[in-house]
This record gives sequence, structure tokens and C-alpha cells, in this order.
Amino acid sequence: MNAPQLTRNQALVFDVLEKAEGPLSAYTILDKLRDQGFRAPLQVYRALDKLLEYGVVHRLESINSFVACAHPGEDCHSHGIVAFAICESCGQVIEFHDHEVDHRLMGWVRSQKFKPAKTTIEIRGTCEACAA
Amino acid sequence: MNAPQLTRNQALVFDVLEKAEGPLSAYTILDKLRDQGFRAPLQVYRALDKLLEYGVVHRLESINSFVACAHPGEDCHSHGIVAFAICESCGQVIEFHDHEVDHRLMGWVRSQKFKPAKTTIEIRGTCEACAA
DNA sequence: ATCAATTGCGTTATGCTATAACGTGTGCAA
DNA sequence: TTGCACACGTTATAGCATAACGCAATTGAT
Ligand SMILES: [Zn+2]
Ligand SMILES: [Zn+2]
Ligand SMILES: [Zn+2]
Ligand SMILES: [Zn+2]
Repeated sequence: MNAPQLTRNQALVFDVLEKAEGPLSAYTILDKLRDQGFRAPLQVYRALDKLLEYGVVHRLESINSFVACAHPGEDCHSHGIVAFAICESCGQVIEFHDHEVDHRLMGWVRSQKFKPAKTTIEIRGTCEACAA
Repeated sequence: MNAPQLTRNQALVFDVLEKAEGPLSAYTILDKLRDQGFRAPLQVYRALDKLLEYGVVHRLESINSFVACAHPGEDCHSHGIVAFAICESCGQVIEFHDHEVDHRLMGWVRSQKFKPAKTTIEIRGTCEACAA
């Protein structure tokens, strides 16, 4: 999915995510956009839905938060499953891909005749900088 | 983590999960236990916390639900990362392990000096039976 | 036996996450 | 012009999770 011209709300939400140090919850985004006229969660969720569809934002299922894609222009989704390492101390997120992991998972999926729609890989832990 | 004797509440929650066809949300579990005297979400969440700690129940992050471990007695967690395929049509969950996936992910983690605490792999899609 | 610490439990209240439902306005194509 | 698709705004509601309090039972020293 290629991203068309963003609407005002989509652009505002994307901008907040891009400038953020780490992942943000929808309600945190809402708070950051009150000055721009945002009033209700739905304004954020609707924008996020589109940004997710365009592939420029990822949802982190294990922490109910959202991040801007770390590989803009590469069309992440076209080269396999996206994985995330999430530091529970500083909130930093590292986005990466591993083709071998993709192959193994997709091999298993095929053997089970399971039709995958969306795959989540999230490693929560402590990043190098935060390690005691 | 080996499971000690379960308390009454823990046993009730585990029993509900074991008998269920698929994953259940905490509030669904609560509803199923009203007749046994359950009144508040916390009674469920506290039991779930322990069952998760003992490794006899898994949490599915992408759907905010819980399932009984499909490999009782095998101590899932000791032989690597647990992965789930979740059918969005019938709710069935298949729990599996893949050492190669573990190795790849743990290799990446080591190369980044990232300290993993909890890893989530969830494939949402359609199972063979539900495929059109 | 007694005291202190731990653990489980019950209850109330609250906070966080997400969507339903309704109505408005705008742009575009038949 | 009419109909449709889409974004938007607002209010209300649904669904998920935890804080904080107090009490009771258990355990494990002393
Ligand atoms: Zn990406
Ligand atoms: Zn960190
Ligand atoms: Zn298991
Ligand atoms: Zn199915």
C-alpha cells in the first residue's frame, strides 16, 4: 500500500509519531494534538487506521501503542514480516526484519494450510544502553 | 516455573480456560464464574497473573485474551519461544514452537546486546477449516 | 505460643483503550 | 442534479486493566 497525500488529521498524527522518541498510545497522541484542535479519540484512531493501512505506522500489540515506520520508503511490508524489540526501560523501539524467520513461520503456516493475515513479532526487554 | 497447588480462584479460572474452545477475555471468564461467586475483574486478573507465572496459561497480546497451555506437562517455556496461530474466523488457536525461529531471534538479540524478557509471536489469519 | 511477614481474597473506584452511531460538509462522477 | 465516497466532528458507550483499601489465613521465625 502506497501512501497518498495525507489529510490534515493524518499528517498531524504522523508528525507527532515521527518526532516522538518512542511509541505513543492513541490517547497520548490525542493530548499532544489538543492545541491543534483535536478533541476526541476517534480523530486519532481514524487517522491511525489509515496510516497503518498505508504502512507508514506500525502498531505494537503488546503495549497498545504506535510508532512511525523506521524504514520510510522501503515499503516494509513488501519484504516480509516486521519484528520489534521494545525496551521496557527507555521505550526505544528497534524495527527489524529477518527473512529466515519469515521463511520458517511461513513454512509452518503452509504446512498447516493456515492463511496468515497479520503477523506480530515483539520482543520486550532491555536495550543495551539500559542494561544494568 | 512449576505450578504449585492452585487456590480455589486460580483453579476455577484455569478450569474455564481448559474447557473453552478458544481464547477468552478476562471479562468473559468473569461472566462464566458469576455463579461461583466471582464479582469483580480483579478476581480474574489476579488468578490469571499467577497462572501466567506458572506457565499453564498464555496471554494472546493481539486479542487481549488468554488460553490454557496446549502442552501441559511439557513446560513450554523451557524449550523456547511459544508461537500462536489464531483463526480470526472460528477463534481456534494453535500453539507451536520452532527452534530455528528461536535461534534466529535470539541471535539477533545477542548481536544487539538486547536483553529479552518476553517474546510474542502471533499469526492471525484463517485456519484450514475456515478457509473459503 | 506469639509475632511479623506473606499471600490470597473481596470490594469500590478509577483509569486506559477502542468503537458505535449519528450528523455534517466536500469533492467527484454519472 | 443527484448520488456516492470519504473525511471529519461529537457524544455516548463498550471493553480492558489496575489502584487502593481492608480483612483473613498461612507460614515461619523467635
Ligand atoms: Zn516499518
Ligand atoms: Zn532502553
Ligand atoms: Zn504452552
Ligand atoms: Zn477457523
